[in-house]
Amino acid sequence: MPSEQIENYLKNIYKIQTVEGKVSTTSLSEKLQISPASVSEMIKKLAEEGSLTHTPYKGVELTESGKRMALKILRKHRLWEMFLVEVLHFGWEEIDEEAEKFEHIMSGKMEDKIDEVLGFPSVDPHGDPIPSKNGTVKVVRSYPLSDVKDGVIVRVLRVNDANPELLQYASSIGLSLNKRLSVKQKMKFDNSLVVKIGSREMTISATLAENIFVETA
Amino acid sequence: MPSEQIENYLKNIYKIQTVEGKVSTTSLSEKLQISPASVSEMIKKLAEEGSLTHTPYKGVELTESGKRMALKILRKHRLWEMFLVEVLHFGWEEIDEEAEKFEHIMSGKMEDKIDEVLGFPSVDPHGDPIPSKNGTVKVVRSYPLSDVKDGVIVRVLRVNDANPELLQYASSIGLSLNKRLSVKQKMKFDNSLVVKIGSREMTISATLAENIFVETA
DNA sequence: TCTATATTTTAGGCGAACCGAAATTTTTGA
DNA sequence: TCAAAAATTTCGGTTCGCCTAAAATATAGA
Repeated sequence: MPSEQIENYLKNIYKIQTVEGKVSTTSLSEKLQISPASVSEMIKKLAEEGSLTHTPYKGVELTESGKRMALKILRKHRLWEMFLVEVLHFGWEEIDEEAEKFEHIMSGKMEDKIDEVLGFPSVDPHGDPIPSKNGTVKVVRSYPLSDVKDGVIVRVLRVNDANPELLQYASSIGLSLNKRLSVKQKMKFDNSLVVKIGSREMTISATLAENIFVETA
Repeated sequence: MPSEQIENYLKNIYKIQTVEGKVSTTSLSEKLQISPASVSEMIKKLAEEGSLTHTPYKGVELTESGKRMALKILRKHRLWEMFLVEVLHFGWEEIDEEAEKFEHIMSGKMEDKIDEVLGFPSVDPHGDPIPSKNGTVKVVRSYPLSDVKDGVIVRVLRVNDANPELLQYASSIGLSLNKRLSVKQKMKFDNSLVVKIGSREMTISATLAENIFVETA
């Protein structure tokens, strides 16, 4: 059994890997809020254990076994987030922090029970895919709202969960999963967007738009 | 914030205290499955912190502050057990072990949400009282089934949760909370009991009877 | 190119909580 | 009563994961 901290390392390496490709000591250090020195040590240990390959001064890549462990945790994390929203009525922006703790202590049995109670969901409340039990992840093709052209109608597929305040704001303006919206106008000077959600028209900043992922409706 | 291990020490000191009165290093060591040497060290530390008073070579007693912390954990433990049974349909005998892990990471918010979903229960699935938020515990007056005389009709108020196998067996013969049963005969030679539950008559060993707590119906 | 800066790793140390072995204190029963 | 047994504590040592400071390596820009 991997320790709780090792699970955190593996999960975050996986996350950085899928977004940025390469995983450096610094990026991990920032994400985990642990000093680069400690991260460097742990990487060495994980390499010895065979969970990842490490080229000193270069970077890190998960092995098959490391990836499997990472996905196991990610599955638990996202199932738990779903559970918090659906059963305990937590808000969108509170669940990530709570799930950080629970993902490590959920037994396989608990995982199954929750999966069942939720009706075997395929994405979490932010639209991130829930890895299957055997370690496959459905890739959802989506584009940042910031890339969408004037006049197009889109549907919200995912919202980046890295920032609780952003999530809180998004939900307060009615920007939730599967909502349809049309892009009315794209401002050249600051890349902000005028969009229409339902009958309401509003402005969305470039930064917010970069964190909302959509498909063409 | 007390560490997870400190919470375990305090909770178990409280439990031993309520059952046996005096809490020795050995009894704690056995309950926690930690060597007497380590327990002794931790006791010294907890005494310094003011969570308990310790007379070397004698025993230990929780201070008000220590008791408060113990009850906080016990509340979370028992709420969580209830939740596992009511919402996730876990069996009677599986919940204690699961709850051991969750009690330490439940936020106050989570505690409140669960309390609400469950309708503010006053006892857990084994009949143990759930301490209130302000640290009071309702004492339930009950007697071990082994003390009940022939011919008396009683109601099950609590089952000792220390042994999962015992719980499993009890539920398999229909011995669950609030069940009515009548004591038909008490065997002198081994203290076993013949009881009637519903329309079924069966024999209960002395050991089992000592772990079932009832009130006169 | 080559030096300054940024990144990464190594070295030495720390605190929490554990252990076994040895020392101390208490209890018990002949 | 008093020695053997039981209970408790102290001592020295371990592991895990963290840290800061210093050393090593890589990268970028003049």
